[in-house]
Formats: sequence, structure tokens, C-alpha cells
Amino acid sequence: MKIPLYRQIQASLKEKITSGIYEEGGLLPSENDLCTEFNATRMTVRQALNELVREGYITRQHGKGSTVSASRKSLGLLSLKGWTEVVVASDRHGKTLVLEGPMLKKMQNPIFRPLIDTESDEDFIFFKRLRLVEDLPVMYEHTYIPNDNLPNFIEEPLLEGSLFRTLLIRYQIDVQSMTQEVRAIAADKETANLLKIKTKSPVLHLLRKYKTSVEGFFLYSSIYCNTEKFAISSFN
Amino acid sequence: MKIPLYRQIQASLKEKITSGIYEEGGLLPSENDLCTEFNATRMTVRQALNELVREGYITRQHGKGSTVSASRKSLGLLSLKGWTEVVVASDRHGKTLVLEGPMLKKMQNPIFRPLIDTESDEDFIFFKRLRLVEDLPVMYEHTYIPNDNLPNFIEEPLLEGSLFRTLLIRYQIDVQSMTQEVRAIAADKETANLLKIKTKSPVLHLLRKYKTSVEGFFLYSSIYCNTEKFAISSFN
DNA sequence: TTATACAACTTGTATAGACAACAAAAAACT
DNA sequence: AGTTTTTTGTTGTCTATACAAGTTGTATAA
Repeated sequence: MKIPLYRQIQASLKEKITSGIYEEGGLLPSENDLCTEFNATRMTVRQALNELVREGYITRQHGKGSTVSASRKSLGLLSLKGWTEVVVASDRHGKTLVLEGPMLKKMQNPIFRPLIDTESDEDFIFFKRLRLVEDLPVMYEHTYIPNDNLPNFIEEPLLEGSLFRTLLIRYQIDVQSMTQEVRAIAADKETANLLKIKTKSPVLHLLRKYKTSVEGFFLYSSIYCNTEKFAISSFN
Repeated sequence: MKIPLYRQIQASLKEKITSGIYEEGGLLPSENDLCTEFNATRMTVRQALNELVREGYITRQHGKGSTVSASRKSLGLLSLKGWTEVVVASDRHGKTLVLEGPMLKKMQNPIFRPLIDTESDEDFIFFKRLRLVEDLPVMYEHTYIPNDNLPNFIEEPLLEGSLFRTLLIRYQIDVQSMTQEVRAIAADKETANLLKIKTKSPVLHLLRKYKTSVEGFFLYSSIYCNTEKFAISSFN
């Protein structure tokens, strides 16, 4: 067992938050309660809690407790929460259409080059997804996942439609942080059509690399966002 | 009026980093050295160091030490990163032109409304600045600062041209975190002219609220970015 | 010369306890 | 009933210590 205790606590709490056991806006157990539950000291529990603050899952208040983060006005997608959590957590009606995949594909797209260390020829699991909020298309996303130790990933459907949750529950892979590049570009024809905007309209382009609890295992995403109705927000 | 020890350590190190005493890419003193220097325990020093990591000033590596980050513009939460592999983040190649201000002005701009809690009529200190990298205009920024306890701010020039550094050194106000909304919009005439792009070109719009070490004291910025040559990157 | 082993660094993880500061509920006092 | 004070429970800060684990340089052996 080489996973640090505070990471285990962190993952356990995250699981209970995303699964709804700890309700949005509700209080987490106190630090001392968590100490006895996980057989750890306060410093260890606090490390887990601070990580969850950093990831945007909870907020803390002196003298009161840890509150499960409440809904947000705009989509908090610069933080590393998955789409499903963010949209569901913000009381908006979100949908995800899988346009292509999951399927095996080589990552021939050169825009990812600056983010990738290894120049491998291996196959990736590939997704093309369109995400809608209140029936409005807002994000068009290409996702690449290394095809490493993910048995039956392509065959089985995603848990509750969420990629992050599927990785966490079925494969014990916890997505923990992310780096990204952000640009404003003019939408090409395909993207504009899917996002139901005019060609050459300004869209946000996010190039992401997700870091996980598995050493050397990264996820990659290229996302085009229509920000006419919904802004992207970040918290730090 | 009691500032926690780890905050003092954090501010002290930040000062030494931004002033160049600790060089970019160089190593900070080890945790134990800092312990003796500040008369604190490792846990306290580590809390300060972890805050600096969160703010993007340093990175840490197990078994090696703490390295001063190369680019620490804009709090390090969003730093300028070169698209063409050549990263030009050092201030030597960056310039800032003050187009207007500092001057007193009411914040009539309605786009800030969603970020502001209080609906006050007070005057703000106002800036209009244009930022260049390698003589290329990349950011056009409007900044609003509450005119509270900032004597002679308008009269005196900025320390080394840096707003954050002026606030830290002259007024002991440490900018610590930020929230923002990000959009892609078409550049209006004024913005396009300043950024030397065509009108209606896609530009990144950042709406920022900076949190400081002074309770209730926030800074506000509206920034238009030309991302043709330089992307905005973020780390979490 | 080239490995290998070791030692001396570094940061990472974790325990155990103490007191301070803040928030909310309970008790005591008008 | 309404107000003030006290108590209790919470998070924030900090000390002191210990061992694990990664990095680097050096001494040793092949």
C-alpha cells in the first residue's frame, strides 16, 4: 500500500461528495470526526481537506466547518472538476452527446505535441463529445486517454455518463490536477455548426492535460467553447 | 493585527523572489535552513512554501528542493507562455504602457457587477494599461482599485512599474488569489487598434477579481488578450 | 573506466499535542 | 421576552519529533 493516507482520505471524501452522500451546501464531518473515522491525526485530515479546497470541492470556514461547494453562476471549468459534476452542481440541465467513440485511435493531432512528453505511437482511447447546457451546445471536446490497463473501457458505457467518475470507481484513477493553454480563435465550419454559431465566431479553445493519481497516466482534451451565454470561470 | 507566522514567511520569500534576491530557476534555502532563519518548525515553513506553490512562485521536487519558477506574471495562476516554443516570460522582454491614469473614477462599467458584492458609489483608482511582449501588444487592461488607505498612490509612480509590487512594498497589501471569468469575444475597434489586430478578431476577455491580504480589499481588472502569438496557460 | 554501494543531503508523510480564534448554541441575567 | 454571558464545538496556527523516500555526490570495488 503505497498510496499516502491523506490521498486515500481525499479520494474517499471526493467519492462521497460526487456520489451525493455528502449533499451540496451541507457540512462535512468535523476534522476530529474524520480523524477517528480514518484513524489519522488532524494534520493528515487537514491535508486531505486542503487538497479538496484547492480542487474546488469544498470551502471551509473558521469555527464552523467544511461546506460542500454550492452551485455557481458560470461554469467553473478552469478548475479541474469534470463536466458532469460542474453542471450538475450548478443546477443547470446538462447533457452530453457522444458524437464519436469510444474507439482506439492514434493521436495524430499535432496541437497536443507541446503537452506530451513521450513521442509514442501507442493507441489512445478517443472520444468526440458535444456538451449542452439547457439544450444549448456550449462545448465541443476531443479526448484522448492512454489505453493502459483499462480493461473493457470501450465496451462498457460510462458510469452515470461521467468519464472522471468512471475512472475513479472502476479503475481507481483519481484525476487530481491539470494544466492548460487558453486561446480565443475563430470557429471553423465543423465547430461552428456543432455549437450553432456562425463560422468564424470567437470561441474559446482549451488545450488540457490532466494529471492523475497514477504515475505517468495523463488525459488530454481539446475543447472548443461557446461563451456567448455561459462564461468559463476559475477559482484559485 | 496578528499576522500568522507562515504568512510572514510567505510574504518575505515572495518579496525576495520578486525583487530578484532569489533568482529565477535557482534553489531556495532548504526547509531546515528556513526553519532556523525564521525560528519556526518545518510544518510552518512548509505551509508557507505550499502557499507559494499554489500562487505559482515556486515548484518543489522531492529530494531536491524548491525552485523559483521561471514565469510568475499575473500571480502565476495564469502566466504568459509562448506558443512558438520560445517562452518570453521574463520582464526584460515585457513592457507596460500606461495609457490612462492613475486617476480617480467611479466604476460605472456594468461588466464588473457580477463580481462585486457591495454596490458602492465610491471612487476607484483607475488604470488603462497596454502590455507588450517582445514589442508585440498582447494585453489591454483596465484596472480598478478601491481608494481606501492608499495615500499618495496617484501622485507617486509605481515601483518598478509593477502594481502588485507597489501594493506589497508601500502598503503591505499582498495579492494572494483571484477569481475570474473567461470569454472569447470579437475585438471592438479600440481594442483591436491597440492590440494591432483586425476589428472583430477573436480575443480573450478576462474579468478578474483579486483577493488580498487585507480583509475586504479587492482589485478588479478587465483584460483583453491577443492570443495569436501567445497563449494563456494555467496550472492547478 | 565503469559500476556499485554508501552517505549526506533534500522533501514527503505522519503522529501527538497545545493553544488561539471564531461561530453557534445554551445558560444566565435582566 | 429580550439581552448578555458562558459554554461547547469547530477550524486556524504552531511546536517537536520521527521515519520514509527521492536526489546527488563520493568513496569503493570490479
